[in-house]
Amino acid sequence: MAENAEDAGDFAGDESAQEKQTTAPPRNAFTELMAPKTKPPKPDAGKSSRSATGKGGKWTGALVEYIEHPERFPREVLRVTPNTVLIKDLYPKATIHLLLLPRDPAHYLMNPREAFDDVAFLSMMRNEAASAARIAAAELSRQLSLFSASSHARNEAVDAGVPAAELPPGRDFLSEMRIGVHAHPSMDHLHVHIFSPDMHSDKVKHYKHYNSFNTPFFIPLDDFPLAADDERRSTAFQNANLKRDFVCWRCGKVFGNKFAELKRHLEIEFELWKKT
Amino acid sequence: MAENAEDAGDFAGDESAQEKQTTAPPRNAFTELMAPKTKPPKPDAGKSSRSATGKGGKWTGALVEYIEHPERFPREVLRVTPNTVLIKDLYPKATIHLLLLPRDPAHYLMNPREAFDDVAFLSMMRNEAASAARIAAAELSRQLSLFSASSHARNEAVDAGVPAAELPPGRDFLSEMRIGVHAHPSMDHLHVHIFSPDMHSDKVKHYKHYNSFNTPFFIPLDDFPLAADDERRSTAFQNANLKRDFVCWRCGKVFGNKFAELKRHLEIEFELWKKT
DNA sequence: TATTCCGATAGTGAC
DNA sequence: GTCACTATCGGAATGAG
Repeated sequence: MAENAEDAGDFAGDESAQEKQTTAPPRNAFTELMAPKTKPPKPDAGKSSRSATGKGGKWTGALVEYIEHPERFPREVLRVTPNTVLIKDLYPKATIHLLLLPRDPAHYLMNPREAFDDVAFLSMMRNEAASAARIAAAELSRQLSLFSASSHARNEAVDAGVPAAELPPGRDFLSEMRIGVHAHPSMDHLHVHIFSPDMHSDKVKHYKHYNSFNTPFFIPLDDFPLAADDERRSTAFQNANLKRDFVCWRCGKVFGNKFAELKRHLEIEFELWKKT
Repeated sequence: MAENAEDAGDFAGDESAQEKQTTAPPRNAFTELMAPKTKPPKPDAGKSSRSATGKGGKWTGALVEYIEHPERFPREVLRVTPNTVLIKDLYPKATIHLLLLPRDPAHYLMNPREAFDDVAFLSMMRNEAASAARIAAAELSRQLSLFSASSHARNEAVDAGVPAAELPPGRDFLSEMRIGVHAHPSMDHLHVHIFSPDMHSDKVKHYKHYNSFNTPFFIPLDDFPLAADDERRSTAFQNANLKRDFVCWRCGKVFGNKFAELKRHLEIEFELWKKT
């Protein structure tokens, strides 16, 4: 994944703005849309993390810019706390796709497996990810609840003036949110994905985009710390996961290596999923 | 190769017209250009050669139409004799690319190796191919001699009114013509390729298009009959030939599997070759 | 397992 | 080794005053 943040969005007026610790003005949909388009950060623009991993191109270090200079990316950064920065993925692979970045240099270049052996760090990240998921769910609700059958009763009750305490529950978007990491990230800096499960995005262009989120290559944050013999530690296992036959996240249909067919199917599933 | 004939051309006024045995009117460049565009024959349009080889698609039998009904393809058929039909390849892989088809049903579905074990048949085909090559060379001369340095002296002498008997020799296009067959043709009916060596054609789109003419997969008619132990009889050898690294037909430069690079190089070589 | 561009490779359908 | 179309698969560059 690109793991950079850009693109216009409408995360506004929720807890993210309330908790932000930057000097940026209060955010709302209007200021979001009016804000100048920022470019993705140039990796190693400063002096930090040069050749952090030796993996080759400088692009692998691009996320550090959001960590060190969140104020430079007002359109992408949704929330800054003493421990983390929450951003929108520059190339979202689902309707909602956020990244949670720890700010501590002692952790942010570690592999997630090792980093999450530190239970205090893991606990902190789980708490921050839970907040991020609430932000994500609120935005997903804003985008989809009008299409949602399970929100329909609540919508009608709201329109009818039913008191809040008596409103029927709407669709539980929060429970659908997925939270976790890639087994072998290609971006240097530790990042937790928070995303809706739909994989409905024109940024899903390659088979790895799909399988990195829909096989055991994706490791839920709840699964850490991994047992010593967890097969997800195996590089061979994870390389094989990326090459697996595609399986629809929603209905389980298998598509072999027919990526184009999978994409067409995801369109259909998205429409059905929206309406649930 | 497609081995069908189509496309406008200017083979006219030479021996092909003189020897034609059809009822078509005399052909010249003007009537060629004015003639209605004919479509490639529909394979098995008649009742002949149905499932001739069992290889699958009917398209493999398309050449029989030219053999049985040459009069239906006035734009493609250059010459008809009692023994052969000469046509322009529908998808020429070089500046000049003709196909010579034997008319005898006792031979025309044979593999070239077996067919050319019949020395009388081989001798006939060599004679007919020699005539075809003269037609091809005449057309190539018509197209290229104005660009040719070795024809320049002759061109100037012609312009100066030098008698024909005293003209200096022009470029020997005939000696450059290539005559032979594919080791494993994909069209059912025996066909001899007569073509200029340049491989300069937008129909050269796939690596097999190039290597089928520029490796031992291409067997010169002069090499028949093949010795019993000739390696060109080996299927494994010929499959490997199609996958060989590309080698420039003119300068010998090797291009690995870089087909696009080869194509760009062929453009340059064509310009140099034209000027020789 | 960043994206993007280019290009090589593979499967199919053609009436 | 027919073509033409679609798609899959594979490597290389990627910034920039």
